[in-house]
Amino acid sequence: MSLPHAILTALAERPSSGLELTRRFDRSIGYFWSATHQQIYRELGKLEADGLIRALPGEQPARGQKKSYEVMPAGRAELARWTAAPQDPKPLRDGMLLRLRAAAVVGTAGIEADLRRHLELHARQLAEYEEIEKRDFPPGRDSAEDRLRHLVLRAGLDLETFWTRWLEHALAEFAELPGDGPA
Amino acid sequence: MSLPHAILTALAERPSSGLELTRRFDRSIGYFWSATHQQIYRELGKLEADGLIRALPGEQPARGQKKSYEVMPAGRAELARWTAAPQDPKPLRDGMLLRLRAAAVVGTAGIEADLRRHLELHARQLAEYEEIEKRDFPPGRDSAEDRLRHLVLRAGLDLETFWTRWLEHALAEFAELPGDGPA
DNA sequence: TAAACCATGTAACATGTTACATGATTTT
DNA sequence: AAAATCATGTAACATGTTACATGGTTTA
Repeated sequence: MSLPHAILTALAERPSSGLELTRRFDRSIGYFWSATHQQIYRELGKLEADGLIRALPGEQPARGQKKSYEVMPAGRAELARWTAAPQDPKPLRDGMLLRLRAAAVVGTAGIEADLRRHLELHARQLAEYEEIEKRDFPPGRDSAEDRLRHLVLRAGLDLETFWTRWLEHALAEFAELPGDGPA
Repeated sequence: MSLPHAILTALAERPSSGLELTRRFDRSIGYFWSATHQQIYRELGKLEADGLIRALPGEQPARGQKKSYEVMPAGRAELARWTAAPQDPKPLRDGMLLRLRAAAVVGTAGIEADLRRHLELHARQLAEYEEIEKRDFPPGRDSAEDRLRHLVLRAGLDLETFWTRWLEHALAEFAELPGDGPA
């Protein structure tokens, strides 16, 4: 529902090839809308067929050659339309919460180690966001674009903060719990 | 990847028919793993074919008749295996964050009203969780199952708290921003 | 010149969404 | 007896995942 718009956004920020987009989806854009290179190539084909993007003129590369795309006016219009249209928030879907609920029925064996591992992963992600904030949003600079992008980063920071705290709380609970049998 | 295990968990808690499961996925279980009735019926068929669940014996209903399922030992074993197995957290994928990033390129027209609407929705969800906490987890009662389920509810509460705060912050930023053009 | 990597893709499958179909039961 | 609701499904499609294929470029 939103992958095409994520790609349109990325290309509107800067024309890119499929691989460059893949790299950007591994960092910045991908922090809140992930996608694999297969998804990206498939979607690029559709967007081009629909006339929303086009290959940069002056390049007609063969297979294995880099091919860059830019957004057409129709693509920009579609992106603006989508951005302004109301959309409901997606209901939460989280594997770890489901596993804890399952653990209440079949026992908690093994899950504590993974809680610890998740805590480590979220703490690392939080540290990465803090680095980005320090680097890209020093105090004082505040254009409208900067503010919007900082707002998005803020959400990432606060979410990772939430997860680290919640996981610490969960591990503290586990420390007080009895063994591994069905709870 | 997890829908079958969500269903196994629900059925392990209490044998149910497809429609009863659908109702439970609209409340409790669905708060962290949503599913439609079409997904549920399709998955029930697979789980039965795989021998992980079975229709309650003593009932052989026709089309349009209620059919209840229970978990078989193999299903319980699979659920325990899945619960204990390490799994990576899914990367975040959030439409509103993507829209804000897009708004930095194509303009913020229309998005503020939807931020307000989302704030309303999240505040309502938060209030619902607070009701559930008051009702189901009064202070003092703390069996192991209770603690695990409370932990899961706590995550829902804290997440909705995060969203309401972040949306309030976002709206405050918008109040200081200039008009609707590309930022 | 072989290995590693860059770059674009195909194919098969799993999962999720939307629209519709059908029979049974309850309510008006 | 018509309408609403309960209950279970089918079909078509959109999206996401995993494994593999292929040609070009750089590096050991």
